[in-house]
Formats: sequence, structure tokens, C-alpha cells
Amino acid sequence: MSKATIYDVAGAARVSLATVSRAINNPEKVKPETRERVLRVIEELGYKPNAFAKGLASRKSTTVAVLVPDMSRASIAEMMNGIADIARVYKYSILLYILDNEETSEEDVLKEVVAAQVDGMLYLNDEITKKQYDFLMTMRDEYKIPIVLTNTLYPDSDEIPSVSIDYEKAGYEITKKLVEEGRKNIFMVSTVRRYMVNDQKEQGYLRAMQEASLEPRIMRTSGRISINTEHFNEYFKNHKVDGVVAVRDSIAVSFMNVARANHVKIPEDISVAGFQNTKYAMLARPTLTCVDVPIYDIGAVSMRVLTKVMNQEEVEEPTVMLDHDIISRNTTLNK
Amino acid sequence: MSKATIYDVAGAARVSLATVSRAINNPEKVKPETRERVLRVIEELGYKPNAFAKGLASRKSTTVAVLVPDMSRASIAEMMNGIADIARVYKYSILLYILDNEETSEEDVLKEVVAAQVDGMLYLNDEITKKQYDFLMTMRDEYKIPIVLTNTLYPDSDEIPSVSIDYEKAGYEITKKLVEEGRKNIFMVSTVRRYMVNDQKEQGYLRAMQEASLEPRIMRTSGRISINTEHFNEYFKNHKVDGVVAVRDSIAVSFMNVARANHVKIPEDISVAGFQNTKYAMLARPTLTCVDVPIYDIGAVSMRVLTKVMNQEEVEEPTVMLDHDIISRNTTLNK
DNA sequence: CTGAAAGCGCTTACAG
DNA sequence: CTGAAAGCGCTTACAG
Repeated sequence: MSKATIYDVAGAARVSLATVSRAINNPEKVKPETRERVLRVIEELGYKPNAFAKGLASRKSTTVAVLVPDMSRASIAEMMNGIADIARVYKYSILLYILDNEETSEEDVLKEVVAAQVDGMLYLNDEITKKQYDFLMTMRDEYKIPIVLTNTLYPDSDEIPSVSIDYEKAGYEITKKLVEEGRKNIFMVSTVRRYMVNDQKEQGYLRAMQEASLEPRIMRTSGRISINTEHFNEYFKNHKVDGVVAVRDSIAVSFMNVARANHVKIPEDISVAGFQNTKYAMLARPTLTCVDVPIYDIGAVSMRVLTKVMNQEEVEEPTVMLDHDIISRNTTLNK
Repeated sequence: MSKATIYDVAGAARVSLATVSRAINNPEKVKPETRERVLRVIEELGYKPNAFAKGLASRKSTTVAVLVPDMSRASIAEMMNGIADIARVYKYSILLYILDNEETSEEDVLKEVVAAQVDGMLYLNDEITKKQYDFLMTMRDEYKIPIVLTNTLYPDSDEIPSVSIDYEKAGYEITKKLVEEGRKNIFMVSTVRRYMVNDQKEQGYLRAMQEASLEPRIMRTSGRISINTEHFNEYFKNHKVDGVVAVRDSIAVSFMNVARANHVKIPEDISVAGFQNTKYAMLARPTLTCVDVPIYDIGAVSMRVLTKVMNQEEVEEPTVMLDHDIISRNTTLNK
């Protein structure tokens, strides 16, 4: 039976539509007998409230927007699982916006989000600029859309809540691990594009190197394997390297492949470490030492924080930093 | 100036709200001068039509549901990019439903989809059973929700349109490649869970083996690396193996790691091939020979097909099979 | 505890 | 080409 409406239910249950609405949304305001009768009819008719009418009348959508760059990045995809699980618990639907399209500006997408009348937004784009951050604040202030940054952050500001790990600390710790193995020429391999979280990793790397009075060297590479290979090959000709911290597992593995093609032994000659603890880390040989980022949890917690903001509950800490681990495998000397 | 409405626009442009609506949705029905005046006001006020009111009044949502199992699978994530890009072209929003949650049955999720009043649905769950397929047909028939299967299919039925590659043929071809290298003991490593597309790959494998009068052997493994390792190790003790076709790249790489730990040379002793051409294939050493599945295109085309069904356009072929390639790398003998 | 009624912000025949 | 008005299916003060 295609689409029973609230009128059909009201008619069949011999009550007004107001009562049907209450039986669903404020059951305690309806006499138990009536409520049960209504609920039974709803069941029989397979009635589901029309989401549009509901959204229009109540001015709430029970929908959140999730804004992501390029979905095919492993971290983004796994975060979605965490987000979706918690969203389901709190009965929110997810409107997905992907920014990978060249032709569409982020600002246009954000305007769409406003038009969609979502109750809140999770922002997963970690290439956030000042301009974008300002625009987010505008959205929040003018359109009253609660926003949480997921696995990204804007330095020196807690205006907009964020959930991630302490990437600076993680970068410091993983670098220090190589220092303690006696490595002197430790490089960080970061990305050409300026991601906020990679910036933090670099800060941590720099701190560890300075502390050890070693000269820091940051190499920036594109994400593309073929380009990296060129890049790395050249590096070997011109530099002494005995340690590498890569901002992503896949970059670490890509580097290892080039190193080994150059007859460098890992971990004997060079210690290598990555970030994330993806499947690449396990499938690589040698298996990769890396920072384990609780990426599912970051998604889940940020969705949870968003529900709090949407319900105007107290949010204790605008900036949530989850714990991380360092997993020692076979690309480093010390276990 | 939160939320200008159509009335605000009408007032400022000195026309009725009907004209504003037309200027947006049927511009040709409005005199050019009027139209431009209205459009200018819309721009000035930053007006965006309220999606709920629009959906309620027009009974169209310009929203499609995308139903996926576990987002963290590389193929699913990459398909989302294709889906999102085409959805944007046709101005559809994406409501995302992830099935990875144990507590929620697929049927409940599908009911949510109905309530959400979407214009159509993309179904990416390739563990589709008869019961689920029947339920999908019910959704389509009773609630008039157009559905397209993305990278999955239901055997011997083209009731519901589907977009994928010819996995049977691909399975046949990749197996035949190993046969032509002179391999005799070729195993297929498939999954314990019965995915429709893996079933097709198995069929193709069986056909190639029969054609060559070789004895087929299908081994089923879980996706988890640690379990696979055990599994593969045992296999080496009891079987002669000189060729392996894995249903996923990551499984192929996982198998290679075990093989090499057992002092087997690849490709000298064993030829190995995978499916998908993910980053794993490039990052593995030796680099992995595999079937290249145009996964982005599968997403994009299925979204395109869905727009056709939603607009009641003619769909020539209910079952679309995109072309695939076989990429020869260093885990097989012949280039 | 329940109902009548206004209103959410649009679209779309129907007139003119 | 444009406007007045009904209606989409709900929610929510307001009365009672």
C-alpha cells in the first residue's frame, strides 16, 4: 500500500491527526489505550511519517551533512563507518557531500548544505584554510548550523569543536623512537598539499629533532606512487638517510620499495615508520612500524560530540584528542 | 539574515511567489526581464529554496539513497566518488546508509529509505540473497522507488538494472592467462562469505580450468590477514600450488607474503593474480598482476542509469557490463 | 488527554 | 507572461 498518511492513521484509529503525531513524538502525552490503538494502526498500515512534511513543520531534519574530500582515502572511508554507527544510534540520517570535483567550489557545496536544512555538519576536509574556517564560522553563526571538525583542526582556535588525536605529539613520539635507535639523518616525508594534520605531524617531528640537536629535513611529495618513485630515487643520490617518518603508511611503503630497489636494507640501514596503521602496514614486507590512529573512533566520537552540540548540551572540551598508540613492527630496530 | 524565503524574494523583486518559483524551475515560462530581476534578487539575498518545502510540494526529493555495506572497503569508497560526481551533475543529493551495524537489519534500513522519500536508490551490497532481492522488487513495485544495483547482480534476473563488469569473463581470462603460462595447479582464493561478484569470478575460473582439463580447487578464506596467514601456511604443507587467482588484491598480496615466507619464488614457482587494481597491487613487491576493474566508472554509470530510470527514460540494457583490462605485472611470467 | 486550526515554504493547475 | 489560491503532510501552541 503505497504511502499511508497521518490522516489515514487518524481515520483508522478514530482520533485526530494531532493525537497521532503525539503518539509518535510525545507518547507520554497520550493516554495509554489511545496510544496503543494508534501504534497498532501505524503498524498495520506500515505508516512512516513523510520526512519532508515533518522537516518542514518542525524545522528539524534529523539529518546531518558529512563533508569529505575524496572518499577513496582509506582514513575517510573508515571514519564514515564510525560516523554512521553513532548517527544511527541517535536516529540521524547522513547527507554525504564529496568535494573531489574540480568544477564545484567548496563554498557552493556549503551553500547546498545550508539549503538542505541539516541539523548539523561534520567537516572532514583537512586542507582547511583561513577563508574556509571563516566561512564555517559564518555558517554556524548566521544559519545556526552546529559544526564539528573530524580528524582535522584549525590551529590556535577552539571556536569550532574538533575531534582527532594529538598529531603533534604522535609526530614527536615516532620521531623520538628513531632518534633513540641512534638514527641521525631522519627525514620526514610529508605531502605537497598542506593538510592540517600533516602540519601537526611535522611540528612534532621538528620538536623531536631539535631536542636531539639533529638537523630536520622535510621532503614533500605528491600522493602518486609513480611521481614518488622518481622523487625518492633522486633523494638517494644526494642525501644520507638512515631514518624516515612518512605521514601516511602508503607513502612509507612506497619509500621502502624504492629504498630496497637501491639495495638498502630495512631496518638495518634505514628505519621507516608511517601513520595510520592501515592494511598497507600489515601487508608490506617488512611489516611497517607506525602510529596507530583510532580512525573509527574519531568518526564515532565526532558524531557524538555533534549530537551534543545539536541538543545544546554542555560540551566539556571543544577540542577532543583521542589516544593513539605506536605499533612497533619490522621496519624499525627496537621493539 | 538567516534564511530568506521565497516571499522575501517575491517582495524584493515585486512579483508573486509563483513567478519566483517559475524563474527558478521553469525559466522559459518567465519574461526575460522579470526573470533576470528575480535572479538578481535571489543572488543578493543569498536565497536557497528550502529543500523540505520543495520536496513536500513537488513530491520529488532530488535525493537518492546509496546503500553500502562496510564503507572501508576500497572498492566501495572509490565507487562513491563516481556516484557523487554524477549525482552532482544531475543535482541529486546523496543519503548514505551503511549496513555494517550488526543490530540493524537490512530490512529496517530499507524501510527508512522509503520514509526518506528518496527518488531512487543505488544498492551496493553484493551479498544479496533471494529474500533481499524480493524485498527490493517490492520496494520498486509498491513504493515506486527506482533501484539500480551497483557492482553486484542477481543471477538470471534483469528485473532490476545493474552495472558492473563481466566478472565471469574476467575470472575466465585471468585464469586462462595462468594456464597459458603452463601452470597446472591453479587455485582460486575466494571468500567465505558469498558475494555475488566473487561467485561470478569463481564461475569464470571453473570454466577456464575445465576447458584446460585441469582440476579446479577453490579455497575460501576470511578477509582478515591474521586468519589468512594460518590458512595459507597449512595449504602449503598439503598441496602443490603453482598458480593463484585471488578475488581481491589484498588477498593476493597476503598470500604472496606467506608464500615468500615459505621460500617460494614469485613468479618463478608460483604465478599470482588479483582483482581490482588497487594501490596494494602497485605497492606490493613483486608488483601484482591483476584484473583492472573500472570501479569509479561503475559508480558513475550506475548513477547515470538511475537518473534515466527516475526520469522514466528508455534504458536500453538493464544489465550494463563495462569493459575491464588485465594488467600484467611481475607476479606472472608472461607480459 | 484530545481536537481544531494555523502554519512551515514551497509547487502547480487554473484564470486571466 | 503573471497572480491568487489550494494543497503537499506534518507539528504545535491554544482551548477545552
